Amino acid sequence: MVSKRKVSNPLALAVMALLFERPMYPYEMVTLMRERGKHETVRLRYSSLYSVVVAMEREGLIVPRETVREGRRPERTVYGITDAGREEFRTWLRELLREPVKEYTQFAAGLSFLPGLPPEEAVALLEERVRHLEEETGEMRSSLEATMEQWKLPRLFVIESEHELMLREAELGWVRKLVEEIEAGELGNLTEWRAIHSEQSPMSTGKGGEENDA
Amino acid sequence: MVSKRKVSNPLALAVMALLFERPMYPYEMVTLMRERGKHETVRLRYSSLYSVVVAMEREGLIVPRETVREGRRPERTVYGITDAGREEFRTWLRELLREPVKEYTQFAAGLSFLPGLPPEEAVALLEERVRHLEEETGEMRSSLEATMEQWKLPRLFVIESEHELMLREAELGWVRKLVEEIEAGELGNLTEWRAIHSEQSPMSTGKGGEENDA
DNA sequence: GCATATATAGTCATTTTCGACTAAACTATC
DNA sequence: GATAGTTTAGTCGAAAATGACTATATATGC
Repeated sequence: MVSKRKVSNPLALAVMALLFERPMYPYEMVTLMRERGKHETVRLRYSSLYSVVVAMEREGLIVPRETVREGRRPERTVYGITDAGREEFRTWLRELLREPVKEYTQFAAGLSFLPGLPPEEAVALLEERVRHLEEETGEMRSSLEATMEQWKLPRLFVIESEHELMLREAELGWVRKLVEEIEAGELGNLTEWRAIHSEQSPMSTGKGGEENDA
Repeated sequence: MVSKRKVSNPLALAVMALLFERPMYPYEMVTLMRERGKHETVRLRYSSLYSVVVAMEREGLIVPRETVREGRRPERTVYGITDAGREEFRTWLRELLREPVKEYTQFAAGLSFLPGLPPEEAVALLEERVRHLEEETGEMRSSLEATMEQWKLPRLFVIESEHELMLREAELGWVRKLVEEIEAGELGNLTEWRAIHSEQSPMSTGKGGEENDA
């Protein structure tokens, strides 16, 4: 039962979480999210934030408290959360934790068309990926440790980073194994795979009875 | 070097892969993608497909070959791939396989605000998630085996499903462990965590010197 | 032989998202 | 004290994505 949210951009969840603490204006939210590293898990663009805020006001999740102007700078609208907003925050959060949702990743899209490149090239590219992933996971691990050390944060407040790291490491192991399996011909006969690329169609499914018309 | 693609929706990659085989009209692409299970890895909506196709024609990746009309049904425009399209397909695919890209998932967003619920509730929700994931991975595994058996496909053509399954299983193991760690108080002191919810602000970072201003 | 459901083949208006831009204030430097 | 760079605080228009809708053809049950 994934109910349709009135404002579905996860940024809205972050906005509510922040306003739960105290009222603030949008730019301040950006600063806080960055400080706390939440922009690593919730896609944050200025332009999206401002439209999300407008939508949230329209839906009664937040409400403008005051508009202050300092000097000749643009006005800053300070927003507060409403009871509806607090309720929406909890409901949404529960749903996110309880129900796995299907996500579409770039890498999976790439894998879907793996036969579109000859096996030798696929292997070379995947080996490059392994190198990237090794570097990336190394950096993630040390930056995670550094952050926790610096701010004396309990794991509770950075658990999403551990999650991300785990996913990357799982991918790393899997890709390493994939490379070996390709080389061993365990994904499919390498000669057949290569043959796809000496013909016209690089994607026919092996069973392909498809002809080329005109 | 993730170059900006003129048409960035991964559906465009699928379109090129299909047109590599033979010219066809959009609705036919949908049918084929479904048959081959590619709609599980590339988000497929009719409306998106048609706008992607228009954009691809504009960018010279594909070209209309003919418009046929059968009976009083709407016209069907048959598209073919161009040389630029073939080149773009290979370049894009290489990039997808070579370079890991940052992805934002719903679950990670949820985890980011885990302190927003009391520990007992978090545990209950995550346990529900575990049950869902067990069911899901079970189904994925058997449907994968069924598909391969039915069509006699080599793994090469369904490797993206193995990838998805691996990610789900990694998540499953991680969430199981997370539940235990929460209960053991290893994410942070449970009394402090509970205390967040008897006060006003459910997200203060433990260090919180933030005051409530009227 | 008629009603109902499903498959075929899309269109369109609205919403969402983003990249590029603006513009004042403050900071450092020579 | 001129100027160059950064931070603060957003706006705006264009592109992308989607949900809802249309309309014919064919199959199915009774």
